[in-house]
Amino acid sequence: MLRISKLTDYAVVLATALSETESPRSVAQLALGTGIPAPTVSKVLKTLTREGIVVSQRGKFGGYRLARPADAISIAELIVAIEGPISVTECAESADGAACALHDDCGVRANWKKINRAVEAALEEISISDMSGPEEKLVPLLRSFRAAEENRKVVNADLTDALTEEVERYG
Amino acid sequence: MLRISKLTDYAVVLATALSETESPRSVAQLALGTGIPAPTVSKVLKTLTREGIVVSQRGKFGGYRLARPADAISIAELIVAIEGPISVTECAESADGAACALHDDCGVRANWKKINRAVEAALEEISISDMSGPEEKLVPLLRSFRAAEENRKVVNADLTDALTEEVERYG
DNA sequence: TCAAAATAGGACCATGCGAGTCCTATTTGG
DNA sequence: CCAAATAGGACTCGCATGGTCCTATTTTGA
Ligand code: SF4
Ligand code: SF4
Repeated sequence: MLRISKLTDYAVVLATALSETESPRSVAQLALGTGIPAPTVSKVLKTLTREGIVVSQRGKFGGYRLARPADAISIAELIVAIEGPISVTECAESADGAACALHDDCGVRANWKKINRAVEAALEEISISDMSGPEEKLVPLLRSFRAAEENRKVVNADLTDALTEEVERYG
Repeated sequence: MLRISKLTDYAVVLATALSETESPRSVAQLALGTGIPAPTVSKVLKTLTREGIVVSQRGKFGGYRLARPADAISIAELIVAIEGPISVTECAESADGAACALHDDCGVRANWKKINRAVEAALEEISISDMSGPEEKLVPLLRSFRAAEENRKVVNADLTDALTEEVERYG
């Protein structure tokens, strides 16, 4: 789990589709191209229009196109547009303690906040243009991933020691 | 959004609480200490027991304690235990295309998979012991975060050069 | 001027899932 | 045998998500 909503997923698919051409495309065209049902396409794009991520053109030969270059639209932005602010935990969303009953006396809150910001930052690095092309475009993400992989080896080494020690202690 | 479930959040709080002592603590004690309602504490810990993350002791003076050192229990593990496999998109969960109707003809699927693995890897780096203490403990995460921050500047300055260089080096 | 093609804005429902409670059985120690 | 604890589920309640559909508005061109 830890999932984005389906509509958000659709938003990414649609934005990626829109990044392929400059000219506006209608809901019908996009529905045909992506396989997403037309009413749903409409719903998503209306929201993205309100959020200033795509621009709409009414009337004949109208449709939707990206408001900015595909490099300047991040995954994080799309998530925020559809689902609201990125917040892995409840307390990460609202600054005040209204969301969670444990807020005032929670020892892990500060660290969750850091995690939240890290996830947010990572998703801000990924643009629509990164999604459209081959996977090699995901450079920033891959770099972080690799760093994490290397670090895991260190942790695993420590883990092995810890386990043997644990086995000795508890049988 | 992009939120973990509340029960998962509780799992982290409880695991962190358990990491403070070696001796088993009862549901009542933990409920008192954390502020989480006792029935909910019980539910979460029963799940964590099934998943082998904590061990239980029945009868008088029984309770729960961590099955492993706090360094060897990751946030990712807790999420998986409560919510199931980490999957930012539907298609990331099940390998086959059963989950999503667009699966077979989806251009962004491969890239989402990479993102999913990166998030997964990052959360595997963070242990319960990282959560309990001061924020300085979140070293791996901060490392990724810093890398992403630095990379953003590079991307903004000259995306093309960074890409070609990166592809040559790792590709 | 009118009709067609498109989006804008909601209203609407249905269903699944998360959160939380509670009951009964089982284990364990005194 | 009793008391204290967990094990395992069943159960309900509420609400967010997904999805559809209807009507108004804008735009273009015949
Ligand atoms: S305050 Fe603590 S328990 Fe509440 S949402 Fe934040 S991290 Fe979770
Ligand atoms: S296949 Fe494409 S549309 Fe379906 S869940 Fe995966 S990324 Fe989203």
